[in-house]
Amino acid sequence: MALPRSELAATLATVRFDKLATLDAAGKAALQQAARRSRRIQRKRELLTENEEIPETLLILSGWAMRIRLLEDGRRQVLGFLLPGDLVGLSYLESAVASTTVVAVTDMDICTAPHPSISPSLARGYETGRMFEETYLLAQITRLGRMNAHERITDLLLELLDRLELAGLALRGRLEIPITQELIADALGLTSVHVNRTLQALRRDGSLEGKGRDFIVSNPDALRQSIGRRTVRVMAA
Amino acid sequence: MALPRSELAATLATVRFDKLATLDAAGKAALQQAARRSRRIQRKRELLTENEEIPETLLILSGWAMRIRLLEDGRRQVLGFLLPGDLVGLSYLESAVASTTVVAVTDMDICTAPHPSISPSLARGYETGRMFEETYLLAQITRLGRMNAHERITDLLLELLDRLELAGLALRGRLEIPITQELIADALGLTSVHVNRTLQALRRDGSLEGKGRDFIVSNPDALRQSIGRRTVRVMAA
DNA sequence: CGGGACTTTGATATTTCTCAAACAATGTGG
DNA sequence: CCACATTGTTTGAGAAATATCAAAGTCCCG
Repeated sequence: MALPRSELAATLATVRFDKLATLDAAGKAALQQAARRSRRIQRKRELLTENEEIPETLLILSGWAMRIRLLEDGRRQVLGFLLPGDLVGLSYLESAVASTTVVAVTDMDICTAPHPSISPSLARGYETGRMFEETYLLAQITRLGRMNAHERITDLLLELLDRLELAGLALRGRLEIPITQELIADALGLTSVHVNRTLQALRRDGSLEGKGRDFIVSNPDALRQSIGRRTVRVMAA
Repeated sequence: MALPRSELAATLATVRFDKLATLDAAGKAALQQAARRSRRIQRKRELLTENEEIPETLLILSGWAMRIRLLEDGRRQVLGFLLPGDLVGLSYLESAVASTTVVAVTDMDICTAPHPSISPSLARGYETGRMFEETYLLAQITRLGRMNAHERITDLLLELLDRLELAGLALRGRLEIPITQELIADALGLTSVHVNRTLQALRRDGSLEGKGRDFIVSNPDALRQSIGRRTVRVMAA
């Protein structure tokens, strides 16, 4: 007897925030409450548009989104991915403007994020979430700046694995990644052709299993080791 | 008759924050006050160490710093540069841990940043500063991911020009950049050899003048145009 | 004046891109 | 349930961008 989808999604988001800041009862209640008013978003819809007002902070209950930036000639950079439990458009300034466009990669469920003033633990969770976001941006810079194609792909997969596990969405190295090789290319500053060949090589040498968009990292620790990726600590303290 | 150096530095930092959030009297006073207790930092010293506690938020009064990350095999990524008026180690969590190491690129003057609770305008200025920081990280990702060497260098120079102008430190396209070509390379994911050759090409075709670490961008707007760089708005509203 | 830190140059190697086409999977309307 | 269209993946061959290595040149400091 399955839970209704929105309940399930709410639980997942709560799980993640609880890890970020150990929620008190008020915080948990607020999240559950917010999730009850969830909306469905179609794939490819924009959640936020660069340079336009941010109407409200959103919480992702299910599905993936990405932050993107377009160059004038059409080149596209995927700045980062947003997963269930992530916040979209968090700002503490009234009348803030979106620094990037955010697009739904898959169909999604989202809701308005409860206001941080509701509970100090929630506020701490948001603040921790922000720090994670910064961490992901810094990791992305390092990938793009100083890693080769092989390392970039491996490192990104490991980050996604870590993040999905944190949200309770990946088990034992198995992750379903709902994005095309072209998107991976746009995230990693490569061509989709090169991503394709590199993925093949990774599968050939046993670093990866699975096919299509189904990835199995059978030995995450070994893989981390092989590219010298540090383990990311979940909690600050 | 020159101002004492610390007064001058304090004024510059104040100018920048005033642009970010129109400081009230209390905010200005707090900044001037803080700057009076400035410390001198030697080039190459660490202001912050990755994974270690952040003891306090610092305000840069003069000199440049950089955020760096090292890979296990010694490759180095410069994540971004920190200029006068920038904050180092701002966090709203008690007991936060530094997400990156920050190293002084030149000798610097720094002081403890006044606490945001002193003035709402100061708090807004910090928050705006944070958004700028995010903007710079996103720009860095785009440079590394989807621009070629020529564009990366041009775009970085233009960003630094904008930022120095915002702090009142660059005039009419002339900027003195106290960093080696090797650092530029580590920031832009290139080899210093390639940076050298690309800079030569930029000077040859007239995009840049000046020599050594002295850069003159005689026509910033044309250069911006040529690589399709958007003008960065200073204020949100 | 000597030494260290940067910059510049040349020759060659490697990675990644480009273009073009074939192939596979997936979804949609009839 | 088919047929077609669309979207994504795979392959091959050749080209371009950037890295590597090694040495020479320049500049600045003490």
